[in-house]
Amino acid sequence: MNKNFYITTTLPYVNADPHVGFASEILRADFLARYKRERDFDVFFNTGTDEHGMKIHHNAMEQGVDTQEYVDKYAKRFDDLKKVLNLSYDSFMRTTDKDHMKSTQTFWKKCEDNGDIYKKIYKVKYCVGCELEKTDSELVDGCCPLHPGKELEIIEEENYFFRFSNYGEKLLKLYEDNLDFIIPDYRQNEIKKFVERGLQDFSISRLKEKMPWGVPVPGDDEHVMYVWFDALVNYISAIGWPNDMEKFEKWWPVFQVAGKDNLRQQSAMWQAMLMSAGLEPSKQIHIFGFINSGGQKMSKSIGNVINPLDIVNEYGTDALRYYIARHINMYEDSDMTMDKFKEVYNADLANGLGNLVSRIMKMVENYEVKFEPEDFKLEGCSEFIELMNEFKVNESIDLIWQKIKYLDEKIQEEEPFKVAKDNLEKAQNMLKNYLVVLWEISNLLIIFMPETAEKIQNLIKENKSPKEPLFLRKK
RNA sequence: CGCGGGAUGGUGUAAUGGUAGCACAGGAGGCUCAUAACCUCCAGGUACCUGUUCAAAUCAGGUUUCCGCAACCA
Repeated sequence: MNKNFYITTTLPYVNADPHVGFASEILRADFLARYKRERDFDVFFNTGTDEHGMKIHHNAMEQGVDTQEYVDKYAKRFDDLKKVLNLSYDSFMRTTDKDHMKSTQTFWKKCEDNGDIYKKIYKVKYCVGCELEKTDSELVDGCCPLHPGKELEIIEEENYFFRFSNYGEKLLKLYEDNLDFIIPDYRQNEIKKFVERGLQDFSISRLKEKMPWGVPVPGDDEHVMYVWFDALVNYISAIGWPNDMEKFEKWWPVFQVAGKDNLRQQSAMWQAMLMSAGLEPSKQIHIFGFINSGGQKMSKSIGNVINPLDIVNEYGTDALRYYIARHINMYEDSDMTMDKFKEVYNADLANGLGNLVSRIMKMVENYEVKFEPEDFKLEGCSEFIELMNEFKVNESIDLIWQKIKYLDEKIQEEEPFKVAKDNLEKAQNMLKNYLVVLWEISNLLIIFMPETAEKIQNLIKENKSPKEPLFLRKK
C-alpha cells in the first residue's frame, strides 16, 4: 500500500486579509494531514499564495507601493496563519517564487508542444470611466455598475488560448472512470453537465504592456501568463516538477481541497491542463461549501465579515479549530455568527470538554488516583478510522463528543464522589476507568485540537487537576 | 418551461419505504466531583397538494419557495 500522501489547498489570492472561508479550507486540510501522519503516512501538505494578476497589480499601484512589496506584505499575513491556526503544512508556495515561475514556463511549453496553445484575437470590454477591463459577470444591464449608461469600449488584442475544447471527451471519461473523483457527488454531476454543454478555449495570457505582473510567456516578450494558468501549476511545482522528478513521482497525484467557487478551475481546467502536459490527473478533489454570516454572504459593506484572527484572539486557536471541525458543514453552506460561536464555545468546550476534565482530574487529585496511560493505538478506534478515511470531519469529531457525554453520564450514575466517602479504593477504580476513556478522547483530539489534547495528556500523566479551566466560560 | 441542487422542531443536523433520532437554546426536577457546571424528565418538526403502497421525510406528478451555474470572476 502506498504510504505517501500529498494534499494541497487552493492558493488564496493576496488582495485581502485571510478570510474565515479560507481558514476553514486550510484547517480541514490540516485535520486530514495530521490524521494521515497519525496513521503513519508520509505526508506532504502544500499551501501558499497566488500573487500575480491585474487586481494585485492595480491594488499595489493604487496604494502607491511596489507590487513585489505589496505581495510580500500579504503573503506574510497568510503565512502567519501557520501559527495563528496551528497548521502543519510542509510547503508554502508563492507563485512569485522563481522556481515556480520556471516550472510554469516548462509546463506552458509542454502544452504548446502538444498543440494546445495558440494565438487568437480576444475581445475585451473596457470601461473608460474606471479605466479597467470588465468581465461579463461584473456588468449590470450590459454596463459597468459604477458608470451606468456609459457604453463599454470593445478592445481587441491578441492573446494566447488554451485548447480546452480538445478535452471535453477526455474529461467526461475521467469523471466516468472515477465516480468519486469529485466529492460530494453532486459537484461531480455539476461539472459533468458543464463539460457536456461544450467547452470553449480560454485565454491564458495578457499583454505585458498593459499588465506586466505575471510569468513571462516563453518565447514571447509581449505577453505574460494569465494568472490562472500560473497559479494552478503550483500543485506540481511545489513537489519539484520538472527538476526533481523523483520527488514528483513520490508525491503525485495530489489530493485537493477547494471552495465551491473553484469547482470549474480545479476539476475541469486544471485537469485538462494536466492531460495536455502528459501528467496524471489529481487523485480526488473535495469541494467545500461557503460560510455565510447572519444569513448573508460576508461583505465589508454589510459589516458581517468574520475575521479568524479576532476569534483566535478572543477564544484561542483550538476553539476556532473545534468550531470549524464540528459546526461548519464541509460541503453545504453554513452560517456563522459570533453569537453562535459563543453559544457553542460555552456549551461544548467550557461546559463539555473543559468541565469534564476539571471534574475528573479534581477527583483524581483528591483521591490520589495513580494512573499510567498505555500507549494509544488509533487502530483500536475503527469507527473513527472509517469516518476519517472518508474525510468525514464533522462526524469524526462528533464521535469524540459522544464519548464526553458518556463520561458525564457515567459519573452521575456511579457517583464516585459519594462512593469515595466509605470505599476509597472502589472510587479510585472508577476514576481509573474514566481516565482510560479520557485518555482515548485526548488522543483522538490531537488532530483537531493539538494544544488542548497535549494539555489534557499532561494532566493525566501527572494525575493533576488543571490550575485554571481549559476553556473559561464566557458571559 | 436554459441547466442543476435543496426545503425535517426556535437553530443546526440524522434517518435509501417500516417506532422521525441527536445536539444547542427553552421549561421542570435532581446531584454536589466539576467552570451557576453535570444528570433526568418535559415541550416542540417532515413547506404545500395529489398519487403509488399494507406502509412515504424517503418514490412519482404538481404548487410555493430558496440557492448555485450560464465561461475567462484569481
